[in-house]
Amino acid sequence: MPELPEVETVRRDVSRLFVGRKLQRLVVTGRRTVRRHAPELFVRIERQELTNVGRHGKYLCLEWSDGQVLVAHLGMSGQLLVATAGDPTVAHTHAVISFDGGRELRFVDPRTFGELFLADVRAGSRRDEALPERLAELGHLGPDAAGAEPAYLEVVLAGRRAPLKSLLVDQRVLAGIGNIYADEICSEAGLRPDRAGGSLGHDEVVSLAQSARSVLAAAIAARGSTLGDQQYRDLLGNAGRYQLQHKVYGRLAMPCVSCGRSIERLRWGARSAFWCPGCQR
DNA sequence: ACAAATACCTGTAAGC
DNA sequence: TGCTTACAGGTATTTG
Repeated sequence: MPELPEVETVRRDVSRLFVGRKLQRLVVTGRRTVRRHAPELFVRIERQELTNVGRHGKYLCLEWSDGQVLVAHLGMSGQLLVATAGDPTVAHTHAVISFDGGRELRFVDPRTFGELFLADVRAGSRRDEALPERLAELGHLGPDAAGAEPAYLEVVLAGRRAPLKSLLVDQRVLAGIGNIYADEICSEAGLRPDRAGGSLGHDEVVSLAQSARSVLAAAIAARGSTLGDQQYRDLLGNAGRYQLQHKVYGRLAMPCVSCGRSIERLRWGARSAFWCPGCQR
């Protein structure tokens, strides 16, 4: 499942391989992948040059020479893959972005939770402004989780009764954290995932912010997590390596690498979390 | 304002 | 073996 570190890995590769290239054509074959507007709208970015690739949370933002922004969200099973024109098309390919020079970016997504859309760039906005301020569709997102600040978290967690993990995966609180990294961040911070958000003391909030930053930075350095289902692959089809450093996620009944106790799974409502009863309180 | 539940979707795995 | 069911979960929307 692509979360912030996986999307950041994709961002860096798209930037490296395609910035400076002109988009020739964007062909949509999956209706659900483009559901916010008519697929024909993409003619607006034909012949535009890719000038920058941004990211906020799990949203990837391809910025073009005339100021338009193409937004991609990979959902649960979405992949962006590099191909050469004429390569065989894999199943569940819903869109193909062709660039000059013959290379393509293909949007492949079996579960179709991902999407692609041309953003509504706010009138008068400048390119040096943050993406949520520039793009109406991203305005609801909280700060990017890779730069989590203790002072901000202290304010947004105050008085909240919801479990800490539920708040961490809430994109309005922090943008970019999903199921895997929420568990790993709680583990790193030594906090039970079912603690009420508002029950954290000052030092615990500081630890949480620091853990968010360090876990996400380490995961980016390892090019993300590729689980057994192989759903996340980078642009060239390579797996990430951060799953080798997971301390709790997916490790049910396995010994904690710190204290040796068995990793457990907590459930509330439709959510669950892996955690270590010896290290987290 | 907040919290919880639900719909969306399909490949995989478990159970009978 | 073949069928049914449960599960995975990010986001938008609805309900309480």
